[in-house]
Amino acid sequence: MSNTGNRKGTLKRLAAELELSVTTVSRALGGYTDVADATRQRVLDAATRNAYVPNAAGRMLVTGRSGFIGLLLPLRDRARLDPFLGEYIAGLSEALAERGRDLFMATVASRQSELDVLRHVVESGRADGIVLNRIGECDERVDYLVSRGFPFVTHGRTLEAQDRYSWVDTDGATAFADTFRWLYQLGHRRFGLLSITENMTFRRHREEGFRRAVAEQDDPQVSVVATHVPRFDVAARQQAVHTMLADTARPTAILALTDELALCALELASGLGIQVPDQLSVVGFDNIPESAFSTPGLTTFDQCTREAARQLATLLLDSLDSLDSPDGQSGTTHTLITPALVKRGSHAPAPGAPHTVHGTVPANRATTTTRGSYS
Amino acid sequence: MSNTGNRKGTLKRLAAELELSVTTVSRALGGYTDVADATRQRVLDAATRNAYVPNAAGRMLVTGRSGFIGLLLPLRDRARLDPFLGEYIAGLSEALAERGRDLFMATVASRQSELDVLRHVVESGRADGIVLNRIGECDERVDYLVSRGFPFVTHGRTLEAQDRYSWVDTDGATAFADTFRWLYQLGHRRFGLLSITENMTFRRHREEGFRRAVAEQDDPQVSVVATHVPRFDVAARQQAVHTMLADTARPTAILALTDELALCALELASGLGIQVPDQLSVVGFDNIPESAFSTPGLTTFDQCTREAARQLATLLLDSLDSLDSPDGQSGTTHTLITPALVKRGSHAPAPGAPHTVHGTVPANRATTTTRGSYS
DNA sequence: GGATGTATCCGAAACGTTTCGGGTCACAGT
DNA sequence: ACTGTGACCCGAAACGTTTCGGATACATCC
Repeated sequence: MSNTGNRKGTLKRLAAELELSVTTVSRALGGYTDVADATRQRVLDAATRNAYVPNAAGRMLVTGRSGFIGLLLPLRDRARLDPFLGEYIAGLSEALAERGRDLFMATVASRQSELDVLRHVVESGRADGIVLNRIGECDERVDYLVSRGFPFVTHGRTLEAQDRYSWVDTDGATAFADTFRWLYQLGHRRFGLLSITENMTFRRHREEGFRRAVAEQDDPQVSVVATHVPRFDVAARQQAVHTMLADTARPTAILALTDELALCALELASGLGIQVPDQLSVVGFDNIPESAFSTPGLTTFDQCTREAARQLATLLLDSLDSLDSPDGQSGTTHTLITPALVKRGSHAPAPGAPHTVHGTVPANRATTTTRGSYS
Repeated sequence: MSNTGNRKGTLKRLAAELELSVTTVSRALGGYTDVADATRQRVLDAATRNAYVPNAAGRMLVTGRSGFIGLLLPLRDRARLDPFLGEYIAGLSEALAERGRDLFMATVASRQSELDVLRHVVESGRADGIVLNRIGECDERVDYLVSRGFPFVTHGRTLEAQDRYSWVDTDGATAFADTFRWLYQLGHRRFGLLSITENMTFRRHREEGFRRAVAEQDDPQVSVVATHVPRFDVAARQQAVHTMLADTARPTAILALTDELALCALELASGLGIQVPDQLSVVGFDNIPESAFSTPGLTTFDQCTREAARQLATLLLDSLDSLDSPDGQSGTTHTLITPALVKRGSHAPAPGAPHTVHGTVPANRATTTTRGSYS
C-alpha cells in the first residue's frame, strides 16, 4: 500500500495527505522562505514518496511558459532529407536540456503553409521560443515573428534588416572568396560554379563572395561558367553538371555550393573519364558524411552543424532569460561561423601549371557581434 | 485597426466582442449542433478575423491530452550521433503531423537517468504517448510504461514478454541466417562475426540467426570467429577488427552487425593489403549513407528507418484512438520488417572457390501480427 | 389551455498550478 | 495590557478551455 494506487499525484492530493493547504505545499516545493523547515521536509518527503511531478498544463496556464522550444520542420514531400537534421536536433536539444527546456518539432505537412503552422504554434502558446532555418532572402516567417515580438533565432539570415533578430550563420562569402584565391594560386583559371535555384540567402552570399574575389583578382585569363540546378531534382542536376563537364573548354576547378552537387560532379567526371584531381579540382561545401568516402575524398568546408545548433539554443535561451529579468533590455546577437576547410583528395594544382607555393588556407574562426537596441 | 492590437485572443475576448457567452463560442467552434447557423457563422468569422487559436494549456488542462508524442532521446555524451536520427524523426513527425500531433524530444542529459526523464514526461502529462528505441534485452523503461499503463510503442523489442506492448523491429535473425547461407553457397567456409558489446536485443537476434544457420548447415569445415567491440570506442574497434584480419587463418567472409563495423573492416583490410572482395567479403547492416561511397561499395541491409518510423507513429496513434473509442479494446501489434539486401561491391565468391550458382537473396517483405488481449 | 417538444443559448464547475493579500499566533518591548 | 514584529500558514482568484445541466422562448399538439 502506501503510495501505490494513488493515481495522479496532484498538489491537492498531497495537501490532503499532509493536512496542509495547497498553497503551503506549493510554496514548500517552490523553495519559498515562509514555510517552516520541518514542514518543508515533510512536504519534500511526501513528494518524493508519491513521485509527485507538477502537471505541465496547470503550470503552463498560470505561468504562460510551456518549457518548449519549437523547431519549424517543413517536410518537402518525400524529398531527400536534410542531411544535417540529426546533428542539428542533437545539438539543439543537448543545449536546451542543460537549461531545462525541451525541443519540439512543429511539423509542416506538405499541404500546409509554414507561416500558418508557425502562427498556430505561437498563438497557442505551445512554445516559449522558435528556431527557424532555411532562411530565404526575404522570409515571411521572420517578418511575422519580428512584428509579433515573439522570441526566436535563425540559422541563416535574411538578406536585409538582419539586425531585427538574432542569428547564427556560416560565412559562406569568405569561404568562397578564400577558395577562389587558393585555387587561383594553384594555377586554375577556368572555374565552374555549381549553384542552386532555390532562393536561400546562403546562395547569394556564397556566389557573391566568389564573384567578388574574381573581380578583385582582375585577371582577364579567368573565366567563370556558372549553372543553377534545382536542389531536389536528381535528373536535372546530373544534366546540368554533365553539360558543364562535357564542354571542350570545361573548367579545371569546380566550386559547388553543396556537397551533393560536388559529389555529383565527382561521379560524372569519373564516368566521363576525367581524372580528379589531376585534370579537375572539385571543392564542396557542407562536409556531409558521404564526402569522406567518395573517390577521391571530397575537399570541402565543414559546417559544424552541431556547434551552430548549440549556439542557436544558447542564444535563444539567453534572450528568454533577459526577457524575464527586471531590466528587459534585449539586444540582438549575430554570430558568423567561418567554416573550416577539410582538405581531402579532390583538389590539385591546375593541369600543366608549375608547382607553385601552396596557397593559404582559410582558418577556422568565429566572429560574434552583439549590438544592443536602446530604442 | 479592427483586429490588430488585440493581444491574446481568448474565448472570453471573442465572446465579449460577439456578445455571446464563452460556452456558445466554444460550442460553435467545436462544431456542436445546438448553435444556430447564423450564430456559428458570426463566430467563425470573428475567429478567423482575430486569428484565434485555442490556448494549448487551457485545452490540455481540461482534456488531459497534450497533442504531443514524446521521443526519448538519450545523449550519450559527445559520442557519434545515431546516423538515423534524422530519418527517424522525419518519419515520425511526418506520420504524426498527418493526424494532428507533434513530436517532442525528451532529451536525457548525460547525468540524468533515462527512467527519471521518462517518469517526468509521463507524470507531468506532457505526452499522450511515447516512442522508445534502442531497446535492451531487459528494459526498465518498458517495464515502467507497461506497469504504468501508459501508451507507447518501441522500435526494437525486449528479449521476453514482447506481447505486453506494440513494437516494430527489423528481422535481423532472418537476415543474418540468409546471409550466412548465401555466403556459404558462394563457397565461404571461414567466417568472421563483428558484433558489439552493448546489450541491445538486436545483437542477440542477429547473432542467433547467424549461429542457427551455421548449426543447420552442420559442416565441420565451417569455422566462425566472433569478436565483440564497444560501439563508441574507435580505437578499441580498430584494434579488434585488426586482430581478426591479421590472423593468418583469417575469415574469407565477415558479417558485421553494423555498417560502422563493416566500414572499419573495409578500411583496415585496404591498409593490410587485403583485396576486397577477391580475398575477403564483407557484409554490413544498416545501409548508412557512407556505405554507398566506400571502396568498394558496401553490401549491406537497408533498415528502411523512415518507413519503420512511420509505422511506429501509426501504431501509436491507432492505439491512442482505440483508447478514446467507447469499446476500449486494445490489443498489441507486432511488426517485423525484413530488411532488403543492398548488393554492392564488397562481396564475392570465396577465393579459389569454383564459380557456383549465385545463392538466393533474401527478399524484402514485412510481417505483421496483431493479437488482441481480452483479459 | 396545459403539456410536450425543439431550437438556441448560457452559468457554473472543473482541470492543477501559482501567487496576492491577508490571517493567526507567540513572544518581546514598552 | 497594548503594540509591534516575525514566523508560519492559508483562502481565493486567476490562467483558458470544455462540458454538464439547465434555462428561456416559442411553436406544436391534444
